[in-house]
Amino acid sequence: MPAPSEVAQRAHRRLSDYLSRHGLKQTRQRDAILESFLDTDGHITSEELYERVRREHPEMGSATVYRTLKLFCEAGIANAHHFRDGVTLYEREGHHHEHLICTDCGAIVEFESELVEQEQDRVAKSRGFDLVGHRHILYGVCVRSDCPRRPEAP
Amino acid sequence: MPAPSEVAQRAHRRLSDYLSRHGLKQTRQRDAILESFLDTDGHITSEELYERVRREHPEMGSATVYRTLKLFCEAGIANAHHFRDGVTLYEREGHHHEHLICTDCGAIVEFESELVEQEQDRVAKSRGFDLVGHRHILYGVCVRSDCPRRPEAP
DNA sequence: AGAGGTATTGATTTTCATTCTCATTACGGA
DNA sequence: TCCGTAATGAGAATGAAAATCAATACCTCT
Ligand SMILES: [Mn+2]
Ligand SMILES: [Mn+2]
Ligand SMILES: [Zn+2]
Ligand SMILES: [Zn+2]
Repeated sequence: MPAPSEVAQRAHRRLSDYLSRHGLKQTRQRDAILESFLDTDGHITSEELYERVRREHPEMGSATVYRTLKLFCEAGIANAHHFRDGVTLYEREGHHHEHLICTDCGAIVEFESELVEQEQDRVAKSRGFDLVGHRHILYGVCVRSDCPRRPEAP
Repeated sequence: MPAPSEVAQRAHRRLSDYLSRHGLKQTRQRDAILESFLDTDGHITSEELYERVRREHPEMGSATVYRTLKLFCEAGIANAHHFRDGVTLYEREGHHHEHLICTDCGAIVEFESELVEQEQDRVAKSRGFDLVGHRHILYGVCVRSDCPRRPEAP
């Protein structure tokens, strides 16, 4: 049995806090979903997570997973992304980063740029905006040997 | 009658070129849709454009507008964006720019940053990617007097 | 101009992720 | 343990976009 990482414990705490602070209830489903979610690396769809949770909890409903993932975002445990249109990908909230995606094989690489962050602030301010967030996605073709490598604009 | 701007003429030429170069046909619908599209400023959905085209061409089908807008993107006449999830917004292909969006009133401001462009190249290269495109969206709250002004993370 | 081989169109259906409904159940404070 | 909500799960509803398909419009070649 894997030792419960501190980061996982923190997530559990955040959820509890958020729930009590909002008069919401702690349920077996929310626990189960959080468990599976924390056990996941990278980016995952609600449907994919639903399949995973389902293995341990066959009576789980997909609507509950959709609802809960949204809740996780509000609680600061998860983050939602829309890399391809039509699907929402979730990932664990952690250090801030942007994404670099291969348009051929779908590989996702994460990156950070303090320089860009500062520039964003400057731009927003110059336009009279209070910056509250941003999304920065780079599309390219990676060097993986198994990447189809057929450049195509996003 | 407004004089056909050079930029509009260029769009028509691009479409013709693309069509003939791909063995596709010039149709009254494509002309009509292009006409309305060029007559539009800013960002518009397929459905919205459909409504506009429809005023002059009541027999136009919405599926045709969807198909044609996609065609315009391939022909380099239009660009697609996904600011809010679930809808595709199109705008005329022109000078390259990014977007700054008010999370309250939906106002869209365009900006450019040579500094960010360069940084993107650097980042992609360092990760072994051939950069083929990017999307950079800033979310904030604008200073418009009629802006609800209720900050909320995207 | 006319014919024939495609590409295109419009109406309609389908898809598919996500949300909504609602009857039933589970929490959790008193 | 009781009670008032919040939560759940099954299924229906949404809505943008894509897919179907029979009817039509283009275009090229004679
Ligand atoms: Mn990530
Ligand atoms: Mn724009
Ligand atoms: Zn790749
Ligand atoms: Zn605003």
